[in-house]
Amino acid sequence: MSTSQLDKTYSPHDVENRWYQRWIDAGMFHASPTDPGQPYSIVIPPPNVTGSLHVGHALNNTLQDILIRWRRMQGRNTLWMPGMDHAGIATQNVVERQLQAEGTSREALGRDAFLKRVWQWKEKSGGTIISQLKRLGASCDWERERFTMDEGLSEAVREVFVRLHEDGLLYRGERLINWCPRCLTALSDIEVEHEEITGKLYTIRYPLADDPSQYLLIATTRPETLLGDSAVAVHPEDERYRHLIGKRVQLPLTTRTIPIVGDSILVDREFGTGAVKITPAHDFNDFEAGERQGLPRIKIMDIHANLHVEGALADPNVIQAVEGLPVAKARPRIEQLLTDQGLLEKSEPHKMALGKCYRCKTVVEPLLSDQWFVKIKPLAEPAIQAVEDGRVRIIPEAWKNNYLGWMRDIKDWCVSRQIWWGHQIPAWYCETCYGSPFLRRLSDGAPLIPSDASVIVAKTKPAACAKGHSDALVQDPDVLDTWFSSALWPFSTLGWPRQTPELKTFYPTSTLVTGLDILFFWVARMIMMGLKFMGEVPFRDVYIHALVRDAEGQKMSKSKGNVIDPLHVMEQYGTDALRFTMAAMASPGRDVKLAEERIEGYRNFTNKIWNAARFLLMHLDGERVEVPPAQRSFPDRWILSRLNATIHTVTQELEQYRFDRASSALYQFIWHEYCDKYIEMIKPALKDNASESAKATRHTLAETFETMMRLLHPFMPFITEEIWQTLPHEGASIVRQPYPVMQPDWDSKEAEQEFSLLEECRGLMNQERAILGYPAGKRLHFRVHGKTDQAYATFKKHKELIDHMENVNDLWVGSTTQISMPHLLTLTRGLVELATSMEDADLEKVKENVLKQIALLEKEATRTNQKLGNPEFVAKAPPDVLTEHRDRLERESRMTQLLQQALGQIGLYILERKRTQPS
RNA sequence: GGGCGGAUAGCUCAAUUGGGAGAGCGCUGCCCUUACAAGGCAGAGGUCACAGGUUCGAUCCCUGUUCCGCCUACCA
Repeated sequence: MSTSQLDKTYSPHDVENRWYQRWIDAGMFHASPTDPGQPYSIVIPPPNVTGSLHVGHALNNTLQDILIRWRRMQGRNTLWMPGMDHAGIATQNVVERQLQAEGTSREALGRDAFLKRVWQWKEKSGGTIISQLKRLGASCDWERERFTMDEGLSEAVREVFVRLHEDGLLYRGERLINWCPRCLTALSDIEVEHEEITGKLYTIRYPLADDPSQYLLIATTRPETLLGDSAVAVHPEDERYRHLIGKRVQLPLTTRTIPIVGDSILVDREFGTGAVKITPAHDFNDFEAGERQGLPRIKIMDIHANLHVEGALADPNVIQAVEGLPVAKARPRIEQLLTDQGLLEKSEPHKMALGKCYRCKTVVEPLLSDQWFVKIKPLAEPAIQAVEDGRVRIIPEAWKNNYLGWMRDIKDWCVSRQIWWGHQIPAWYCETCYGSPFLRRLSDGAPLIPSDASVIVAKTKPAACAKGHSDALVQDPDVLDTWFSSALWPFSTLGWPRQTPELKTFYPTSTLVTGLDILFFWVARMIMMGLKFMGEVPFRDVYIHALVRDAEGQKMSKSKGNVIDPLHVMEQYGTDALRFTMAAMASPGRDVKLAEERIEGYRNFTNKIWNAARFLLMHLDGERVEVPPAQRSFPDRWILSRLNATIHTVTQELEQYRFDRASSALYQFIWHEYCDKYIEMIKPALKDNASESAKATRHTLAETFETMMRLLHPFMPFITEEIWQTLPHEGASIVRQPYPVMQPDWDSKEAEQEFSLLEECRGLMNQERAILGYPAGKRLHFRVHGKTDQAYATFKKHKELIDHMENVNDLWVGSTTQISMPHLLTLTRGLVELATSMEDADLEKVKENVLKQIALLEKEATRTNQKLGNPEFVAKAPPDVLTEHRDRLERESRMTQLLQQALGQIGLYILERKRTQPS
């Protein structure tokens, strides 16, 4: 490719599409269990089939891709397994909304037709996120893409269900569960989000049945549930109420009386009045208390969370007032009725946590129903062990305790969902054994399976029940929680329950990259299931990255309008810029606050790289001669040494998942060392195209740039490939080139030391300019002295380089420290003393500046002196600190001395000028 | 209520184990110098949240306070 083909600015769009397609066509990302190399595998956190790429995905997948591309280049047998989950509730919601718009419903369609419809939707509109991940450059093995509802994965689900059941780790029973009255399904505990709100605490009078003039005061935040009360509890040792235990109260708004019971677990004597109502069918604590006390469960709500109170023996006027009403509407009416009857003692504001459905944010209700549960303790135990003993590492480690705490306190997992889209539970019930046909739900015809129907769990529909009845077997209408199948992801995607070569090679996977928000939902459950069914952890490392927030630290949400759309960003700034931003901001344990300006900054970085490549191509024409590293020019030796250090840093930081540090090392090196310094330094050598120095330099230039592209490739796959192809290289694509490793003979301590000396000199030059008020562009004539022979030699050797780099007019190099000539301002730093003429300066201003400097230095010197004068400091501080302080004092004194000298000269000079140039 | 994390330049964040705090972005000044104005050169800007303690020495360790996040919990 010739120079003219590289435009002045980098335009990512074509480059990205072109290369991604070529990588795919060449099968660059495909993994085979028979490939050589130590396996390295990652399973993608399966995005939701309804989802589209948001910044969280961009971060998550960028980090995975960096790891994968890096390991692939290192020669590992690398598999990144992609796919999606079927997102039961979310997907069903999407399709139901469509049906609603068409004036129909899933009930009208029936189950089979509805499922067909969902599959159609999935094929047509589902999984846009997959193409978006490709856009991001994700180097997944797309030939292996999986979906949780695939036949293979569904088989895994059935296998697991059956085996858990066989092992007594699955049971069906009537329990109080979290119910979403909008999605009309049970939710697991962790699918409920808690929100702090200020509600009201009502205090209600419950008159004693045998003496209505006396009453108990009961506090509640949900007065409407009193209709379902089956007792009132007090603490058995509470002096105030002990004598009442065994008596009854008249339940307000009903014709019922309910007992007063003693319950030391439920009742907190300190809270409220010390007496509490028990509503076993509508409150988790009360459910337990009801069990303990043998109380009836009185349901007063239906699946839509509408009140149905006939069964509660409510007063007719109460029934009339609230029957069929949702909670929110019923509550004020109950409040009014209680007030009317003089039973509402008071109501006051009260802070409380309200549970909401994590999918649709509807207030969840505790609902009594038959559900399937995974008995979790026996599964959690080994999963705790695995993290405790380090078979699974959680990174950053801070989250480990979070995980352990949750696992130790884990509750049984409700896995059944009352929806259609998902893995239908492989359980059958015999109506013949039951003695009568099961009732059918009116709305959709789903069988209502009685609690006591005997169950057959099997991978496929059994031919007959245990007693041989074959004609009336009814499958459980419920489906399994989506997370149930996600929990199997690391092995189901590799072919389990079949023992495939993939499973053998790539399980356990190497690393899982995920956000904190699904640590419990997903990570914990994968560990449990992996240990249970594979006998081995599903992954070695869990890297938990931060959540992405906006620049103000707010959670991004469509309603707030602060969403940064990664697709838009990629369009505007290029994918590489987005990826680099993600990597740079991935500091562990911290939320990522993303501002668009940052992305713009890294877009500029891509442009910088692009233009450096243009420079290269402009100067690469001509012979290239390889010289042993030790014999190369100073800039060459220096950049090789710095490149080596950068290779070391980047690799080491990646090993530790410090994407932020790795990217900042790359940024620093490429921009500030390679572009700002190295390229500038070699310009003179390249001037004469045919010179020996040009030939040698061209070799280093090409060699280092090519290496740099490989080093950067995992972070910025597109631009590095595009440029790499234009450089002298071997191989078809950078994707499978070896990742750079340190070259011992590239290290040059000596070149780096010389460079530091030159930097010190440059610093002094700037300081001179500042004190003398000379503009940065003014060409000055400097005199420099090295305080040691070596320093002197360095300056002597690099005189021309300094002239070139610092815009200096013929640097004069001396070997002594005697620069006390008139009209010169001399400064010092380290091994350098530097002087330049004050001739063109405004001397009064210079005097002012020098005085300022002296004041500053004296302040510092005093401090250093005090420290060194402290015998305890001298006695206790380590030797190197002491030396450092002594050096500092010497520097400060010498500089002060020089400035004072200058001050004297300035004084004389001012007088001199006044004499020669009378105003 | 409990647990965890954070508070450092205008903004976003670093600082590997206690020895005068760095970077990016932004800002200011000068420069279209043949790779790059999406750029170059230079520069300003910090009581390291507050109060104590340990130490020769604290941004770093300890205690407390304030503020901000997140997770978790059945106080009706």
